[in-house]
Amino acid sequence: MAGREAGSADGRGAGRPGRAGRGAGAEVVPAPGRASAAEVAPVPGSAIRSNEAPTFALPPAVEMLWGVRERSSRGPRRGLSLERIVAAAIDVAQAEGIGGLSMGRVAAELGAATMSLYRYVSAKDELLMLMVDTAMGPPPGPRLSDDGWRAGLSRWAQGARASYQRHPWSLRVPITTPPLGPNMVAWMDDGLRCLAGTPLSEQEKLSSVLLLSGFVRNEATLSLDLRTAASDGHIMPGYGAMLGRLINPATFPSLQRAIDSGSLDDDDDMDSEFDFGLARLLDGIAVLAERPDVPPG
Amino acid sequence: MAGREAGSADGRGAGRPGRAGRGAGAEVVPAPGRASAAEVAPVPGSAIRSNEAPTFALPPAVEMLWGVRERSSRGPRRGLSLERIVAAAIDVAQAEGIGGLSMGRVAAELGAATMSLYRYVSAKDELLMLMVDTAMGPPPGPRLSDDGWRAGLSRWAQGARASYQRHPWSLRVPITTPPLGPNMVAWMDDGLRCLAGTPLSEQEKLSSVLLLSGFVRNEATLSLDLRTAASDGHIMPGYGAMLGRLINPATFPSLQRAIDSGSLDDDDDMDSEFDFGLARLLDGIAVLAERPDVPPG
DNA sequence: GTTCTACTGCGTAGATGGTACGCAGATCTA
DNA sequence: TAGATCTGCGTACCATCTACGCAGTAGAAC
Repeated sequence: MAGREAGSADGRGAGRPGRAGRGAGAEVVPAPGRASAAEVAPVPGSAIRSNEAPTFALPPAVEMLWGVRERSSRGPRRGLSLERIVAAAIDVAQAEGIGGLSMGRVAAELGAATMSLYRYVSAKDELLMLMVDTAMGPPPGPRLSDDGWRAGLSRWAQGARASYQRHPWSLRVPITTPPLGPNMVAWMDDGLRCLAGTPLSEQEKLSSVLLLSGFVRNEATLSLDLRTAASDGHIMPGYGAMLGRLINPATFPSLQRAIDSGSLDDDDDMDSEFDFGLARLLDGIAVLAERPDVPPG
Repeated sequence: MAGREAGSADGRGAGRPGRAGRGAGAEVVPAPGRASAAEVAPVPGSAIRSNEAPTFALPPAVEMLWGVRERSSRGPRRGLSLERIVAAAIDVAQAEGIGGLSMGRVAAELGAATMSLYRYVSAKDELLMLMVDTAMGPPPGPRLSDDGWRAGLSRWAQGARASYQRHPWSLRVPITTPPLGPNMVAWMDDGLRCLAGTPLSEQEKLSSVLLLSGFVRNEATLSLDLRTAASDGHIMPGYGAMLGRLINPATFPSLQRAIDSGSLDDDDDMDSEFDFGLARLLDGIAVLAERPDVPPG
């Protein structure tokens, strides 16, 4: 097993309770398109946890991102900022992969002490979420000339893919919450916008965008894995040949055919793989979008 | 950030070299449908690494799985076996999630010492791969009455989904290599088999199965995430409502429409989500499968 | 049977890394 | 100016992976 750089937080924390909602707060440029702080109903702190009405507590740092939650100006001037921390963390991840990302490493990058970071971020996982949202960047948005849902979604997918390619490490961060960051939410909105003119129901639009987003992420991950494996000089080059030696042609006839056709050894065809999948998906959505029936919505 | 249980090995090993191909070997019931040991060309050890002809070195334990590599019967009788270790590890993962899976924990389960495991598995990652392959189990295989590629692939996808649902932790193991285990390979073959009667080229068949498999995995992961988040009493219940309070309707109009339609709050509709995505994909593949043109293959 | 030796389990120890806790000092409010 | 509040961060503590090497075991070779 060479190519490491896997998931992030191994489930520590099973140990002691921990008071959870500690350090957090930072001056953050409020996300564009947010509801201003005043318009937002106060979010109950995570300390309050009645077991009836489910209270949805955002991670404090995420509230910062959205511009909710001002902080008092008491105390010494802050030496760091959420943005600087996230930026430094992204630098580290970019250079050394998720595996090389440790709180200590990020702190060193900033010339600060490890524990300083915990004034801005309550746990490493939170930092990871912020990093991913930042790395994703804003969605492509509408074109001047609207050229239909298919072209729009295609551009959307290509854009998302490009984002992943620019920040491969973000694919190594497991998704554990629905999209919460401003950028993620903006991407969601943008995808839905592409389908706005179609007869799809809201539910169908949502499902379609979710489907597409999963596809893009998956494809990007696969592509990254291939590249990683290849650059390790490991298994991937000649994967087909290796399988061919392992398997028994009689028992895996279909796979054998694929191997014989050489389809498995065409390296670096992840572009066409992506195009193929995207086309299939859009074709599938088209069946709904171009149906003659009357839509429910 | 409550619900941990994230990735597995954080990228240690960046430290010292390590001699990599150490302890491994076990009596393993050879996988069905394998090429017998005799038929298989010897696989060069990972020590040999000429930089020309790319040598594809399998992890030793995987070679065990395939029935290649006999071990000498010298030395004391072994107290453990790969299978027992993998089974114990799966038990632990099943009960406590990937986050609860440590080599020490597995060893304790077996009444052995931590380091004993390293006689059977060269690293934790290797164990994870074996666990995933085992958990996946064999593919559904052909039905007596062949009812077409669409029904076949549908069954295939449903089966894969069921496997993931039986072993949710397997979704938390990041994929870092192409499918190597006997079960994984069998699933691949089975998917291709479903498409055998269609006019798709080998490349297209392969791409389709890959696409589908990515979809299933993604959908299962999403579903698991939702369930995890919900059972933590966390964000998911009322995600739509929360987003509604965060965003500005004017800036995210499409998303706002989706929220207003209530589509975001329909919990536990991952089944229909899966069905929707699967239908879209199969529709997309159908465009190829039922085209009148002459196939290239 | 005796010796050789590959192989076994596993104790020890090093390294890495997340993060609770609490102190000393800074800055704002009253 | 006193107190409240917040800041950076040093000091542990703990979990975890895994390299190393010892002592003992069981076939093989003679």
